[in-house]
Amino acid sequence: MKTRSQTTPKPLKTVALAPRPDSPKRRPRPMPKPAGKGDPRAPKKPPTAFFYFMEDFRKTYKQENPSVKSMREIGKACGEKWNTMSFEEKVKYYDIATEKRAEFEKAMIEYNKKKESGEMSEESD
DNA sequence: CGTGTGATTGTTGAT
DNA sequence: ATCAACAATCACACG
Repeated sequence: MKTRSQTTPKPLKTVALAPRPDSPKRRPRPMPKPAGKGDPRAPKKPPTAFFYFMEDFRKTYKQENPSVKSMREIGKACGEKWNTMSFEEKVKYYDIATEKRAEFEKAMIEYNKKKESGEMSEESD
């Protein structure tokens, strides 16, 4: 349970885990959701092909590098290898992601319907 | 005890 | 067409 109301602002970032020379934050996250504003029924994005590849890669990576703590390294390793992967090899992950997208798309349709159905809070006041 | 942060790319909704 | 934010993962640090 996330006590989002009680969550500490967390101004400090203990990034002493990995000695990164300088990695510019590509994704400046503004902040966690301020308050209920947003799409409560908005279907979450399905994992991309990259993530599916990561699932498999993670296991392999741990086998090859059992001493590796985890994470960010894998992420980088994944991305690097991902770029070296042949399209045909990636296709198999794309295929999975594609199916998920299909479901996601359907969910999005219903989501839109629900929005129209009862939640039209967009009134000019 | 709990949760945010870190990086990877892809995907998709919104403008 | 372009932007921006979010999708999982997992150890660790901080209050």
